[in-house]
Amino acid sequence: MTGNLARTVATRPALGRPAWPVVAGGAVIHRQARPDDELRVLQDIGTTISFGRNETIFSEGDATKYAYKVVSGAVRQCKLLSDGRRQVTDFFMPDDLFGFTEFGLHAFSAEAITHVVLIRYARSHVDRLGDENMLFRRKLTMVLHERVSHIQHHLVMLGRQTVKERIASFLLQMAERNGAAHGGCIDLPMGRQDIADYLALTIETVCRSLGELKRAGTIGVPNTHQILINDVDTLRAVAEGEN
Amino acid sequence: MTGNLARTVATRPALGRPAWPVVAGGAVIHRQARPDDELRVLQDIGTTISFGRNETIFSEGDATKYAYKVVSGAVRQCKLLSDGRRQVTDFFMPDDLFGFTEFGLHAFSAEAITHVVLIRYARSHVDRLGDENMLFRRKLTMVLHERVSHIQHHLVMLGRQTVKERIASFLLQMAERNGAAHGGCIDLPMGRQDIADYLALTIETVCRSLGELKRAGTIGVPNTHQILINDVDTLRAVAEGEN
DNA sequence: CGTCGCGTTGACGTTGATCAATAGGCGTGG
DNA sequence: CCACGCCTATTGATCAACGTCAACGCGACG
Repeated sequence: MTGNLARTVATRPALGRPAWPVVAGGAVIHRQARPDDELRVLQDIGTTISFGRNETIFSEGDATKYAYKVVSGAVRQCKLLSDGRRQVTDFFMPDDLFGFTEFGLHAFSAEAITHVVLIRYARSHVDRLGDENMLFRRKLTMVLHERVSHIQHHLVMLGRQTVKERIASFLLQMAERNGAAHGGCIDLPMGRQDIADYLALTIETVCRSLGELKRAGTIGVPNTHQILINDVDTLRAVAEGEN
Repeated sequence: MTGNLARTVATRPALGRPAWPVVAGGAVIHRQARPDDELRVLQDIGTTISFGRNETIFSEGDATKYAYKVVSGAVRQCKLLSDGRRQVTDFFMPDDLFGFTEFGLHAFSAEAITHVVLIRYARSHVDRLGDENMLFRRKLTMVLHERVSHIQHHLVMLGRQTVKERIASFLLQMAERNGAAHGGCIDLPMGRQDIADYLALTIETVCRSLGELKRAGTIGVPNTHQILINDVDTLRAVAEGEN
């Protein structure tokens, strides 16, 4: 899972003296509410920025000038094939970091799923911090390792799990991110098509599988963007392939 | 499956003056032939070790005590599901680094595809180097970023490419690693089952697809472990989905 | 009230998996 | 050297999971 840090809430206007230059353009300086971890050194170098639903944050091929942190809302990272096929490679939720690519150009695009508030960091500043501050650097390395781990897990899902297993795994993953790991109600900011493209399925197959789980009583679907987990154990069993 | 029947192969006696402490226990110091990059600082802290075909280098759940570099031969990294389904997540070839996981336990296992010679580094030494040496640290970070990039590409393959596209992409990928990016003959150290598990297919489907490409004249198959690329352009077209 | 976007459900077709039989390479032992 | 057995690869026939196509529902919005 990507970046399990403390929940950052709303951002305030600039109060402090930035330790590093702020990016140009009348941008608002971001101060974090609870600078209680290795990332607190980032607090003075980011600017708050927001996007509306379905707006593009960056596209495949754009220069990797910035890195981002989600404050609120949700982001999808995806790859578009020439003929329109789409693979969503990740969802980013509050406190997740993304866009930390080392190469000159982004290989994927990032789009706002909902209205989303981000903090944007200039790569040059992040790199400088990484060289100067060991704790921060270790944190970044850890984030990278988490990404590798998460993507590899995703890879196994797509490669070797059945539809039902993927859906169940996905719901459990979302539950964990919602702090509902032991059951309860989870919010799904993304629509069915996004889920389908994340799990490499069609939207119809996603619907049918959710329908099955619902009919079995394992989950409830109060509305399109909420899932009620009635039976975590069964869901776990389904995710592990106990049909 | 924790049997690490590591046959340590004969290595040269120590010649150099290690800049950092050598791992304990009569381990043989490794000297690299061409210390021409940021990794040269590793040259004095590794021990050479080798494995026979299909031997396990480390298993899922093992402590991440070491990291490795391939000298010769090939390694597969894979995940085994409870019911025997297998996903190969990566192949490692000469000069590739692997096993650099940040967490306490390996999430995947690594097995020798052929007889393989590795250099093994104690994680504690690698970490120390990372803290002390900026160039080395940057190299490690770069390696991590490359891994992320590579796995994401793999993810898209599995999620949104057809069988033929996957096979063609795989061959092109191997060609590049063989330095045969513009055509020619490539060596495939792995068997059909490994390819199938890498591409999330069955062995039969891999055979049939290779057969098709062969019948179309795009490739030649002199023997199981060699592929002749007759027409790179067509292969690229197939990989991009031009049916 | 009509349209639009999204989700859901049903009927049908295709792709790739499964099951099964055959072929080929390689090492071992006669 | 050949014969045998083992393991892997190849090819064919059939099947089922999931995708495709199509129709309909439903809430939001003008």
